[in-house]
Amino acid sequence: MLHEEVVGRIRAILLDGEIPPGARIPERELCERLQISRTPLREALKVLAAEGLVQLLPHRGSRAAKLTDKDMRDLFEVCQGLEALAGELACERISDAEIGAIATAHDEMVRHYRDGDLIQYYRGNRAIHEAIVSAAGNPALTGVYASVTARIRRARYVTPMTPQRWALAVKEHEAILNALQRRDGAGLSHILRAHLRHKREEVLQAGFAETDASDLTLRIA
Amino acid sequence: MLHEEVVGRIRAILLDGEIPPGARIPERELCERLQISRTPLREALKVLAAEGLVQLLPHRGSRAAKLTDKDMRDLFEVCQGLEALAGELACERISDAEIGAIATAHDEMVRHYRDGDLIQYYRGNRAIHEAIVSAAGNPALTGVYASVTARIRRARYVTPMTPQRWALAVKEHEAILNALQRRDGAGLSHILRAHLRHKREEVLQAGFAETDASDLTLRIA
DNA sequence: TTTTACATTTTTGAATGCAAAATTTGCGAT
DNA sequence: ATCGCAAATTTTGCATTCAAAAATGTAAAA
Repeated sequence: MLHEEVVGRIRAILLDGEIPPGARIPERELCERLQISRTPLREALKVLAAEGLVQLLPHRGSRAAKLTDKDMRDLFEVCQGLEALAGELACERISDAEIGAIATAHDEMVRHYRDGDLIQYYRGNRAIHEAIVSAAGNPALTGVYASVTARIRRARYVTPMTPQRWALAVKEHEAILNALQRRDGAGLSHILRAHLRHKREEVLQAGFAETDASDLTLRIA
Repeated sequence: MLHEEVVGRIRAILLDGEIPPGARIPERELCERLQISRTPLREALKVLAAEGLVQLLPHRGSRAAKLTDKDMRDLFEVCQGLEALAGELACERISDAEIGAIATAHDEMVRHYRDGDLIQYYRGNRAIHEAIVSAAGNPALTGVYASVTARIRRARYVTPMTPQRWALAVKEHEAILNALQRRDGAGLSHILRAHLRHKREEVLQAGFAETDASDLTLRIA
């Protein structure tokens, strides 16, 4: 299925920041690069627009969605609510095996933290949150969560992190794992809300919305 | 913008149940009816597929999404989480004017309840929940909520309602309005979760997934 | 020199055409 | 009469083409 493939590839291009937020998406160029015609490309762009990753301007083409400060805050709030819900549901349904897998991922993430490897830490962090959402056993929730996090992802990866905040995040993750193991839904929901709130503060403090991806890649490096 | 228009019209057709869940969507026919070619129609179908209203089967065309029992339960859970989040946020941000508007809508809804007008009652009910979401002042949340509720909508409107449940729902709504007026975020969140849980039980009890829209219209009438 | 009007080019949006896949139809064998 | 298989038709997916709108460039006038 060409169309699905195309959506995935363009999404990856956008999430990698290869086309920075606010930049025009050159149809012609992408067609050549992906070796497809404009029809499936345009279909893919409309799907991505529905997902919120692309802005469509009438007769003026499409742009990589540029999120304002407020947009980021809003998305984080939704993300927070979804993760809290996922945590509660997960506590009711999660299996011992799933808890074990999350514990393993947690240990790995802590290892990356000790190594000071921020990129790998973020990867592990994301894996844990996705595992919790997955453990909720609710595909509709998983889908909505994926859509919301996709829009935030770039910002989340590039926020500069102070040692204090990083240490706090790790501590919170320990509490999250603990609540999961105790299957304490209400407690987990509470922790997840606090966790997200702290993450949100990071992002806003970084003033992400004023920058664009070209800066961000530099910041990562 | 032809494409936007088309998405809206097909969405309306699907939400009206004119094309029942699980039924094939005849491209050719819709093209003639909307007086457009296949290109914009197919773009619209892909957008609706991304929204979850349409299922795309490779080389087999598109169908109006048919939700299983589990799908419905899942969507209700997400809806519940989103409304709870919206309630909490609304309590922080809602203006007196907005509370007044919701109170008015509430009174109107209660009037329809007293008249035994289920259809109008549902309409008012939906307006209140949408107003709360709107009062959260979070467009991202509003968008996600709209997408999720669109998928549930048909089921929500057609569930048979016992007098007991109906009375309970009205009581809960009074508690909701009360918590809003007190700006009691935690309390509102709690009530909304209970409210949704009750609604969910109705839907599941009705065994919606086993029916299709042609039955449902009869049930309404 | 700057500005505005106009022509050219580019790009977008939609229609049509074409090849591949699936469904339906018809025919023959059991 | 029914089942199986193959040809024909329909339908899907993508490429190409065409028309309209916007961007660009140029030239003339102030």
